[in-house]
Amino acid sequence: MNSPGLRERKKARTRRTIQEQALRLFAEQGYDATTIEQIAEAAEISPSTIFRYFATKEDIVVQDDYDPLLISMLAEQPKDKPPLRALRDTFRESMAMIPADEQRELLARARLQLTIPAIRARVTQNMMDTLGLLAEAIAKREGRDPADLAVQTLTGAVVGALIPTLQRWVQEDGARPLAELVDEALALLEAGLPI
Amino acid sequence: MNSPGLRERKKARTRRTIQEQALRLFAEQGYDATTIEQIAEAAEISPSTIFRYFATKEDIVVQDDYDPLLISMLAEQPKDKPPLRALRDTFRESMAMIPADEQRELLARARLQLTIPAIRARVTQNMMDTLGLLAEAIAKREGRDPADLAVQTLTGAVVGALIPTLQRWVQEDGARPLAELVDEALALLEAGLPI
DNA sequence: CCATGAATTGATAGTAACTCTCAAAATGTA
DNA sequence: TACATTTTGAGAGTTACTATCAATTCATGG
Repeated sequence: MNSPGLRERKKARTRRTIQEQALRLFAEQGYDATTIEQIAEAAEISPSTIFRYFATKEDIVVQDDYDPLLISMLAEQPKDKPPLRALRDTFRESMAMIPADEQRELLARARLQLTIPAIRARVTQNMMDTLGLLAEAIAKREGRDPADLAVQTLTGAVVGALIPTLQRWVQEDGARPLAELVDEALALLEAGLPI
Repeated sequence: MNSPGLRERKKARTRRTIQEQALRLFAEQGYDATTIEQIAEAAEISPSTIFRYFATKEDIVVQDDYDPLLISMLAEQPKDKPPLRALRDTFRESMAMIPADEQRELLARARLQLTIPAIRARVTQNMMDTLGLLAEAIAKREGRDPADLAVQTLTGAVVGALIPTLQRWVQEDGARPLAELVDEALALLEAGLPI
């Protein structure tokens, strides 16, 4: 009764197919040169259907949803860790937990997100969502208000520090594991941003 | 010879008019409900011309260019200030320097940037540009490479910490001066994000 | 196994942002 | 005033995205 019926499975597969074909075409021909119609053709569905799965062309690339993983792992961190340390460990462990093939796809998507203006633009939304969720989680953990200045500044600084990290990861083409880069950056933040 | 000729002045005025009329219409009818054609009509120019001044409809709102001010003021900070302190002072002083009426317009634009998804999306570009410029300036100041991890993490954290600040400013509808909010957030960052 | 209802899809038409191109107009200069 | 250059407008075309409705596919009770 709880196992997904044919309908659910088919939907998940369709969604996956759209993303796969889209990413393939983007890599082959470039983002702008690839039309929704082409993606639809490659995925063997109608253009209308694509927009039922993804609100915009950009969303096909942006759709993250590592947030749930992040939040759940943050919840499991020992309560006596200082919050910045808890965040650092959460990010490192989460990134390390992603399987290799998924990491490759993540890298391809990250590259598009940093390269193609139209997609780069969409990232803000994601970042703000993540930021809000982290603030909420930290606030709960520390018994504070999510609107608390200290909480928001902390999470803002963490998310901000990770922007150059992502750039670096893409720039060196995934040479070093994302978990390592993330840990380095947040270690610096934890050390009070020494220069 | 160096003072702007008629051509330059006219261009600047046209650009200004487009922004003014657009912001007015956005406030009156909403962003999506306002078409480029309407803006063109209000500004008494052709739709084609609008796209010569702004690449996208969103850009009409996003166009910041407080960056030059920021960079020049950062350059004037005493060399013996620690970089984080220099950044904090730069941001506070820059924001405080903006005249009141311009601040009101800035607030209106910030509201659109946080409210309208299409515009919010565009903000990433701006943020990354600013981030790059700040990293460059700090690197030069400290005699380091702009690609240096410590430099990038520092500037990333600063920019990140300012995201919730901007949200707060809009939320309280400009009740407190932006300079004050910015200073509070960066003071926390300077203090090592205590919680 | 079939009939009925609900969810999903496809086809179509339409809107609006954005691009390209070329001729007309405005401006700077000799 | 004559000429070169820049700026603008007009028009046609592409594409992302929306809305609507009929056709199809799936779930379920008898």
